[in-house]
Amino acid sequence: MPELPEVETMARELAPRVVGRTITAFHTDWPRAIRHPDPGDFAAGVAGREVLDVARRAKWLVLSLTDDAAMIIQVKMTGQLFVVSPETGGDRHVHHVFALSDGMELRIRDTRKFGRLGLYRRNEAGRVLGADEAVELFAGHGPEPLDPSFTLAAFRKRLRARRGRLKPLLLDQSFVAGIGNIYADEALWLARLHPLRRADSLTPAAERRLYRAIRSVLIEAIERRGSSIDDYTSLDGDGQMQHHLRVYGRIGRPCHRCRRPIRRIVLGARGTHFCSWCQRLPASQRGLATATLLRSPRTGARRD
DNA sequence: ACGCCTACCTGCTTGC
DNA sequence: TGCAAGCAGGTAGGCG
Repeated sequence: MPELPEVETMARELAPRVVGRTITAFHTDWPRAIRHPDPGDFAAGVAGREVLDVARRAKWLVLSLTDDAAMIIQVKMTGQLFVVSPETGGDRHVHHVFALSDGMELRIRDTRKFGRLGLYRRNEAGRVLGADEAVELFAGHGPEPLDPSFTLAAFRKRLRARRGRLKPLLLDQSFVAGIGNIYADEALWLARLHPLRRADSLTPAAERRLYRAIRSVLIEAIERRGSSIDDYTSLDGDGQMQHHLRVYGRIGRPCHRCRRPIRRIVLGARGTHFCSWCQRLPASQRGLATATLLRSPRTGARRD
């Protein structure tokens, strides 16, 4: 499940393999993944361009190419990157292949085909312009939680402007960019805050705990090269953060603080893991929690 | 602003 | 055993 730490790891490990190389050809067997422009223009647009830089914005990879071009790779749920020689065996889940001038191939493997590719332009400031070039591609994203400009004061201001619950809020990319289901749960546990807690109900001390928790869990996960759960792996192999998670995937196992079992609820169609002892809801908000959790599960056929 | 829904996908797990 | 529903979740878009 690539989130900020996983995509950051991919960017760091991809860079030394592709920067300075020119893309000589592109082939895909899943053109629906190409969001902009159309697949033929994408292939023609990347061919002949050199990779100048690899960066990350939110959970997106940004490859700066010559001629002010910017290629975007969204790995989403199951995207994996490999840089290998053309003789290396692949499988049916490799959908996109870039041939590189050093004879290697950048391959994108994506079991569930949720990943997206796009080719855009960069302006003078290095910002990526959207499809119509009137708005930046990342205009709708919130701040980068590890950027120096993301201060406690700035976080407080954003938090107090919201009335929703903490878990869905942390997953909202326009609130803070890059947090996904795993690190939202981990940050809330670290901050000792219930996932259903209202964002504007935090004490100043709790706001500071959450701010620090978000940053520390993301930093730790980057140091461990991400959580290799299900499909995620990076170019240098699996990350190690999955062995250090405090709540995610630990249903029924003891809380690292109080030894009581970790619980799982479903919130906004997302599995939510927490310690109901360490992460208590104020009495005034418990009615809200009950109403939410008792709401009937969704029905309706998922297949047609 | 907010919550909720659906769609996109495939492979693994679960239940009958 | 075999089949199929259920589930996993990042993101976009729609609705009320």
